[in-house]
Amino acid sequence: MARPQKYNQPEVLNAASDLFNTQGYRGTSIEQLLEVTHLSRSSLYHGFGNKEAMYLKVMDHIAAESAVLYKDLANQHGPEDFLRLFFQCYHTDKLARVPGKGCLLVNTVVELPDSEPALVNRAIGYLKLAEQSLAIYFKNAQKNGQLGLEHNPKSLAKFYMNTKKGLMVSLRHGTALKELTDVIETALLFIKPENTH
Amino acid sequence: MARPQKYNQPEVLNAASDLFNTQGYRGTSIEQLLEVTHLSRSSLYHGFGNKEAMYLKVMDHIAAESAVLYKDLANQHGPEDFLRLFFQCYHTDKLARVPGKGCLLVNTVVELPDSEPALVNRAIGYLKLAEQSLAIYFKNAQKNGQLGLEHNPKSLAKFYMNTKKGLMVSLRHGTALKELTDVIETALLFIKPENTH
DNA sequence: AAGGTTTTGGACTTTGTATTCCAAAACAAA
DNA sequence: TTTGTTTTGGAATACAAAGTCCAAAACCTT
Repeated sequence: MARPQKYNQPEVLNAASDLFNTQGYRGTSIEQLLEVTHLSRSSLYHGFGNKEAMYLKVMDHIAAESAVLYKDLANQHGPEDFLRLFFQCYHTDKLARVPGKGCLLVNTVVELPDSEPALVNRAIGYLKLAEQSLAIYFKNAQKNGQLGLEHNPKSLAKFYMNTKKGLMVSLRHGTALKELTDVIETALLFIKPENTH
Repeated sequence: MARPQKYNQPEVLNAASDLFNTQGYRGTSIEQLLEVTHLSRSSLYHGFGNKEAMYLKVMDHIAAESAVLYKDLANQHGPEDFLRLFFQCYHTDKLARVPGKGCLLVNTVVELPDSEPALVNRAIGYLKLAEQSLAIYFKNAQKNGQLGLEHNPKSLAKFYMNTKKGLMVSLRHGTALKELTDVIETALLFIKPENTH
């Protein structure tokens, strides 16, 4: 019909995601978003609504990206390696284009209190989804004989999601990767075949 | 010499702590601090400097309170009970006057990025201190025969501090206590005598 | 090439927030 | 009671940030 958009939506969302991830929702101004996205004020408000709506789109965007990576990992690895990669993806993979700043979902639920329920609820939803996916993975692993039947898949999923959240906090405040690896290896002792619970 | 202060410093710090804990540093305005502390603007700035300095004082205050509680727990309980109480104190004890809002230190390192180094560094310092205290506890527990010698006190301290951070995140986004307890019990399996690592 | 629709640039408005400042009030000491 | 010092109230300042709006530019369609 008419003039096409000059900008590329996924690129804009990536840039915005990095900035939000680094500085937080409240710590990021529209001015800064305009800088990193190379959008004009009008384009941003016309194309995304407002700051809150943009943040929602950013969360949807990274959740979709994460889901793809997650499925790859789940299909290609047994429990131990899968969890190791699941834990490490935030400081090794493309998931963290801005290394050392943790996970946008965890940052969101911690930074934003009840005054921003839409953002928090969206983040909580994705975190729950991740936990459910983990539980399903563990159930399948038990069927395949890769995981001992003494474990409870749901409890295990809760526990490892909790470990992940802790790692995201530690990562954000600058803990050395060596120490994170230590935590990861300790947590993985749980599901090693030689141990019984 | 002259007119004495009308307000009580610890009470003011408690009120400010609750508000910061609930809403975050950036989400809390001076106006709101004046309300909950019943201070006048002049008194706040005269007595505490500014918002940043007040937040530092609040962190020092709650760290001191936590240290007292921590020592009590450490002196009176063996590893399993001690850890259970250590984990639970944020939703059962007076440490959390505002229940369900997590831990101010964890909230601080997640909410505030590099733009507020003074606040973040103070929080990191206290978190490291807590980890060191845990490691010392575990070392002593090994001497007393309350903890198996197969464990590495430092690694165990890192792991359980990580678990604690994860719990503080989950707590903040409204996870049911029952689920938190599940995570705690899973994490405690590590140090139960019947299991070997 | 021309028309019509959408994007875009930039100025403007509004709101909220941290901080300063001065004078008046309160109180201890003499 | 008077003096001197400190706290306190409230107005004023300075600044940043979210969001609006209108006219001009871009470009697909015909």
